[in-house]
This record gives sequence, structure tokens and C-alpha cells, in this order.
Amino acid sequence: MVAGGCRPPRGYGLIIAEKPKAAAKIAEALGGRYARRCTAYGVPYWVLRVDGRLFVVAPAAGHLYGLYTDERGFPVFTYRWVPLDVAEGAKHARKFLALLATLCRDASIYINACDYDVEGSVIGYMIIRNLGDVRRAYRMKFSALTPTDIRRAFRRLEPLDWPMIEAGLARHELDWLWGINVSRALMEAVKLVTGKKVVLSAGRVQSPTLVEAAKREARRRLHVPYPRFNVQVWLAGREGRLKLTIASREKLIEAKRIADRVAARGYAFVSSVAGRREYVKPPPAFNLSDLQMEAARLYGYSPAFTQEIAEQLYLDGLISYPRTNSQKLPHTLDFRGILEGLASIPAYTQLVKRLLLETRGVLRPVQGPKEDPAHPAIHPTGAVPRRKLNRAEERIYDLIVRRFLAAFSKPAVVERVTATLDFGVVRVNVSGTRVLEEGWYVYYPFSRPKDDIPRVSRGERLRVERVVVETVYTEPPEAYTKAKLVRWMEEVGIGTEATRARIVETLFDRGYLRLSGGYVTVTDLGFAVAEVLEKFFPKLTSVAMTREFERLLEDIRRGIRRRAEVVEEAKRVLSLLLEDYKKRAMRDAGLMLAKSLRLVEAERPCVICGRESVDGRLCRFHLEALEALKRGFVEWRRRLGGIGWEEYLERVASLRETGMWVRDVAKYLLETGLAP
DNA sequence: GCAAGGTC
Ligand SMILES: [Zn+2]
Repeated sequence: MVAGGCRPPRGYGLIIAEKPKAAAKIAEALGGRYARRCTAYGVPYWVLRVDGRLFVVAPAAGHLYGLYTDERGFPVFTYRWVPLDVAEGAKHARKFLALLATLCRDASIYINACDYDVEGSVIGYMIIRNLGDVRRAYRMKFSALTPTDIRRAFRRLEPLDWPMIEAGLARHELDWLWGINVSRALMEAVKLVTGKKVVLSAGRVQSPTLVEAAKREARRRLHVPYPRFNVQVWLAGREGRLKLTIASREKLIEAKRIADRVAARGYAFVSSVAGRREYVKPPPAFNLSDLQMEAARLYGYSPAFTQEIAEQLYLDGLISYPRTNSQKLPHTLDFRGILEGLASIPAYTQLVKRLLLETRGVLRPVQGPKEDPAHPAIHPTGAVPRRKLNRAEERIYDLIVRRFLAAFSKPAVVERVTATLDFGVVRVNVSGTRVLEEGWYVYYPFSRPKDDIPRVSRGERLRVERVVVETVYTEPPEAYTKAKLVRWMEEVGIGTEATRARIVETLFDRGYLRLSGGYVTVTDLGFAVAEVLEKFFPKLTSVAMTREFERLLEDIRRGIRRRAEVVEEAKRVLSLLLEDYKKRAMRDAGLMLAKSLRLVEAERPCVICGRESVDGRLCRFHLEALEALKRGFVEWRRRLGGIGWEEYLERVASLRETGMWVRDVAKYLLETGLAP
């Protein structure tokens, strides 16, 4: 350890922060200029005096302990807390543990100053339990890492928050029990059937996500496009030409009737042109998933990549903590200081100047609805980059800065112009927008709409130059991107800001998902795991399990239930499920999984794809596709007013919109000439 | 080797 003031004499108070950045803020808030920054084991800590008493502020780095077992096989119900380098091989944890072990030895009291949430309670508690003494421990409770909040929390130290700790411990145990046991159940099943070791996994968050992706993928592959008939017209007016779809009908005959009458009339009359002003409020500052969505939309970045970049910017001191759900910028932040800092970055000098003029120095940001227990929305710190940012860093930083600036700006004024065109048989509204006042678009141009108002005037006669009936086809549901999958997880409330992108990547690492042209597709293994889980462990495939856990944890926090009873109940439920599975279902599950991996031959292969068939001819996917094709034929005949089976198959087989399994079956039927 | 949760 460093000499002098960095080795305080026995009897100091040890304040444990969740991370180095938080430790620095706490030290500064409590010790001001007199906080001495020291380093040991490559980890910073601070020594300071408050009212003459000596304190040391030292950081953890998130969880430094995790659950671990050395038992093999399943069911496995015994586990213990061990240092994270043992539990997960997390080498970086070692130096933090080493420092905390050293500092805990001579401390007289221990103060858990980790983020005030269940995980923070567990992080601090495990350190104090293993390296210090819980009988001399306290909790600091603050909802933001601002000097005021920190000082207030320090003056009002509370005893250890046992209900919160117990809830956090229960969360870890429940996830471990379900996750480890069901993962092993999957792997053992494959091993039983093939003798091979394949890494498979399941869990409260990853499994509902996999099932969601599989459902979407199946709907896409089973999509039978239906025809629609659009009446398109080319018009000529005083201000130029325009092309419009003026009607869309399911039945060809109806669309044709409209087209004929429009052509016969030869003109359209502009019966009205109306403009309506809309005030578009600036969006709030980013939370992590908003940032991930924008980076995906604008630059095609995956959520995990965006997060990695944001974390680096945070570590470099350029932006605030990125793993936040908050869309709020609390007034305790030093807005003016941040803006002054940004003004010294050439790219933002003019924008900041403009913003200060526009707001006349009254800095009141829009606040979004989403909240976070520990961190505000992502914002720049105002620090000037001390190195050249790479392209991705520059883009992400730019998005964050601009979104922050926009939050203080005025609404944009957009005019929506709607023209009503009268074709005799139909009246059509054509609308478009134009920006009248740029407002916040000046700072955040990425959401600015294009000017596209219809160029026609009231009372004008537009000449119909051409009329065509165009056949279009219904589109399959949209494929997920990684960012959309992360957003789905957020919407249904599973995972956290810190874990969602990582868990999506886990599904890829397991071979459940693949990327194709930037879109998520589900592999045969992914479908098989989803099917096995839904059949044998349906609870784990539903987001309802997270809701149930939340209720249980809340009960523990309120003292209505005890951790031990909640954990015992989970073990009981799992024990029944797993014993039953082992006896009756494991071979079936193993076969389903092994066949999807092509480790086992199908007994009666699907004539199209070789997967196991249901009826000796088609697999479950192609059988479903055949059913969809038959239903589609009825609909196509209704819409077209008559079409033969073979022509129908030919058209469906050739359409871009057709789902893969449907196309397979259509082609197969055409080749073999088999009747449906 | 397997979860989900922290953070580096
Ligand atoms: Zn098949």
C-alpha cells in the first residue's frame, strides 16, 4: 500500500461503493478537497476526514461474489456464495477483493454505500459479511449520486437493510435454481441420447425471449401472402405531376371497376386543402434502450455494441452512467456547467451558443416518463475528449450530446397539409408535412421529417394521365433485429438495462439464433429448445415468472414472507418437475434436441427437409405450412374471383413475401403433382 | 458448463 495518509490507522469507517466512479463522487461529496486519492492493487480508494473522524471510501466492481456449486448433475439444490473469480473466473474481481479485504481488517464500522436497490444491497452485504463484520454495518441510502444526496444519506446512516438484502439473495437463488437445473436438464437429455456434450441453457429471461423470437419466426415462415389490388393514378396539375394510390381492394373486380370509372372521368378535383399546425415536443434524454434503438436505426449498431461504446465513453468521463432506464434530467445536475464544457468542443460551440440564446439561460429539460432507482438519463458530463474518438464513439457521443441539447429546446412546429381529391367514385386524402419552425430539430436533426406536402391547390383540376390496377401482397410480420428484441424485453419487463443486450447475445452464442442480413432468425436448435421448454418447463418460457418473482421479492421486502420459505418452495416445485422429467421425458426431449442438431437421424424423415415427420410425410413445420396453404387457396379464390390450384401454387411459390416453409411445400406439391 | 445480476 501507498505510504503516509494512504494507510489510515485502525478504527476508521469503511464506506463501500458499488463502483470506482461512485466511490470518487462519494469521496468528493464527503471530503471535498481533503479527500486523498490512493491506489492499491491497481484500484483507487480515498481517505478523508468528516468532523474529525477518519473514513475510507473504496469501490466494489458490481458483484464480487456469486453462487457456486461443485455438484454435478441435476437436480442440484446446494450452492454457496464464493468470490466471483472462483464462481465465474472473473479475474478483474480479484484486485477489488484484495483491496477490500485489506481495508476491512482495520475498519471499525462498515457502510454499504452501493446503489440503493436490491442488487446494491447484496453487493455491499456480501463484502461486509465475508471480509468485515455485519454487526458493525450500516446502510447509506441515496437515490442520486449528487453531493447533496450523498451528504444527507451520510448524516442519516441506517442499520443494514435486511429485508432488501434478503430479497436480493432470494433473487439470486431463484434464478440460479431454475437456470442451472433446467440448463442441465437440457444438456443431460442430449447426452443421454447421443453421448455428446453440447452447451445448452435456459433461464427466466433468456427463455421467454427465445420463445418470442421463435413465435415470430414461425409466423414469418408460415406466411401465405394474400393479394390486394391497388388503383394507382398518375396526375398532372399546375405544380407538377404526382403518383397516388387512390384505392386498395381485396377483390380484383372492385378495383377494376374503380379504375375504369376514374379513367373515364379523366380528372380529379381538389375539393379542399387544409393545413394543421402540430407542435412536436423534443424527446427526453436517452435511457440505454432508447440509445440502442437510435444507434440501430441510424447506424445499424447492435445493442451490445452500442452499450460497449457507451460504457467506454462513461469510463472516459465523457458521459454519465449509461446503464440506466431513466429519461429524466434532475435539476440538481449542473446544466450550465455541462453546457459550458460542451461549448469548448468545436463541433458544439455554435449549438450551445444558440441554445443559451434561445432559452435565455432558463434551462428546463423535458422529462420522459421512464425512471431509474439509481441513475438519471444518459447525458454528457461536459468534459472535453482528451483523445481522438473513433467513428462509432463519435457517433454515439454525438447522439447523446445532441439529444441532451434538444431536451432544453423548443417544440418544432410542423404543418400537416391534407388535400382532398375527388375522383367521382372515390375521394382520397393526401397528406404530407413541412417544418415551419425547426425548434429542437436544430440540435437533433435525426428525427426531422422530410418536407413532402402535396403540391396542389384548392379548386384545381388534376388531369388523370394514367390508371393502373397493381397487385400487391400482404407482408409477413417483420423480423426482429437485435435492437427490437431488446426493446421487446424492455416492454414486457424482463432483464435489466445492463443485461438485456448480453442475454440476446447469449442466445446467439448457444446457437439458438442467427443473424441474416441484420435480422434475427431462429435455428432448428432454437426451435427445438423452445419446444422442449414449452412442453416440459412451460413456467420458464413465460414472462409471468418474472412477475411472480417480483411479487415474492416484494413480499420478502415487506416482511410478509421469508427468503427460506420462498426458496424452499422453488426447490419443491423444481424437484417434482425435474424428477418427473428425468423419469418420463428426458429421452423424448433428448431426441427432439439431438434431431435438431442432426446428431440423430429422423426415423421417418419429412419428404421436404428431412426433419422428423409427424405423419410419415411432413414435419410439423411443413405440415403447418400445408394447412396454411390450403386456407390461403380459399382466400385467393375469393379475392381473384377464380384461380386454379396449380396456378395458385406457382404464384405463391414465386412471391417474395411468401414464408419459407410455405414456399417449400408449394414447390414440393408442384414437383410431385400431389393433391393437397 | 449451466442463470441473471452487477461492472472492468
Ligand atoms: Zn419438413
